[in-house]
Amino acid sequence: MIEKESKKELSGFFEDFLKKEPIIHEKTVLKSNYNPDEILHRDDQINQIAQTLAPALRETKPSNLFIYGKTGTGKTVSVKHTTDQILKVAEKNSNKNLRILYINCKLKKIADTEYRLIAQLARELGKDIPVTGLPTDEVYNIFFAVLEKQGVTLVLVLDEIDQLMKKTGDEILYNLTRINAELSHSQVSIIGISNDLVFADNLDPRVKSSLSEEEIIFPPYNALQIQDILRSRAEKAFRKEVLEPGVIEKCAAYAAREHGDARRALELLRVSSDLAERRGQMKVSVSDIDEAEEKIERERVVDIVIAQPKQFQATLYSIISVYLKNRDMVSTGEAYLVYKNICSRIGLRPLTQRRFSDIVSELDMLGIINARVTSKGRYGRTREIELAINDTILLKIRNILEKDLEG
DNA sequence: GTCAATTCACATGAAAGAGACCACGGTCTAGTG
DNA sequence: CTAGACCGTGGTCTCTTTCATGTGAATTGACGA
Repeated sequence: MIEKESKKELSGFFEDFLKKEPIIHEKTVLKSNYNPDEILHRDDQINQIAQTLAPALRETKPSNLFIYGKTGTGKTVSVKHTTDQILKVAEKNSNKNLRILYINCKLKKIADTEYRLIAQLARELGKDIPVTGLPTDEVYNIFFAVLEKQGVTLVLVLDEIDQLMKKTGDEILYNLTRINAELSHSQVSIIGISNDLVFADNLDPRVKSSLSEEEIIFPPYNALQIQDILRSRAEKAFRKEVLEPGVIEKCAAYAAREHGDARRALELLRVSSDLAERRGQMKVSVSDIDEAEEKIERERVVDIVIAQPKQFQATLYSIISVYLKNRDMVSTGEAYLVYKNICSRIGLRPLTQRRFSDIVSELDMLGIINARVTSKGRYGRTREIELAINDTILLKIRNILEKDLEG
């Protein structure tokens, strides 16, 4: 009976699906890796990048460039856009000696350590380097040799460079900035892109001065600018009149609230139109956006949590347990006690408190919890841990963890 | 009441170990002509 | 004779432990008004 019902519904569903015209007709436009032809509200920055890079066309070394700006302010897009253009021009004038390497330092297993970064660079230049097994300076030598042999002007774009520095220190940058002294046929200049505005302050002053010969700051977009961006993308992505009035404004407002993150705005728009389409609506309404936001957040957290190693999950689980019990700030000590219990229950070797403490701050960085150190005077010093996720998601996470840990 | 010393409960740093990977070169083995 | 299997060595990377040191303010206790 029930089955019959659902079968009928299912075929009906497919029929309806076919009859309907899709809301979205060009989905990729809304994806974050889409490369638009024109970049709005970034003319100044693009011009600056272009001016800095232009000497490369005459085979003189461009100044090193440092770009700051929060996520979703168009840094990567602008740089890619500019470098694409300059490459085109170089090609047209048959200048074969300009090479641009774009590397995202955050990518695990590719460029998140000194060895891997240099190895990756050498690989991009066409030299095969083993994933591991060679001494780091050997890799440097190989890289130098290739570079010297090819005799090129190399522009190295290091995206999310702050991540790399945080993990490995600034030695790489020091070595890279010094490269030119050792090369006679090639030259290298570096474009560093960082989300972290104060990042350069912790850098070795020598590195800092040579790296930031030029600096560009990408300010956050304001709500109006985000609206413009959304509109231009929406025009390509949707059929006419699909978006109810106010939708774009609301997406923009949400994103502007989060330090003007255009990427986020686009994601909101994409997910809410997805939801609307799946539900068979003909239009995207304002209320879809709220739902989209909830969905994005939920998926983000769930994805992060299930990708964590066991120890992290156990840590998080213990924090959640304590939090749900007394609905208050959790201290490291409390959580650690519970954690040890959980470990013995599920047969996991408990880590030391030292490590536990590190895991807590790593969870903090992932944005699942908020932890800040406070001193309670006579009663010591600890992290006060709060969950950074709302209760519905929290319970869901707890269930997932419970299953994962028992299993 | 004031002020410096004390004290708590961890935070934070540094160094080093364990174990997983991996490349490389040398040696051994089995298959081939 | 040679290709491939099989070591041992030396390297990186990640996660972790051990040992040491740091730290911010409530509390304490001495001191002087």
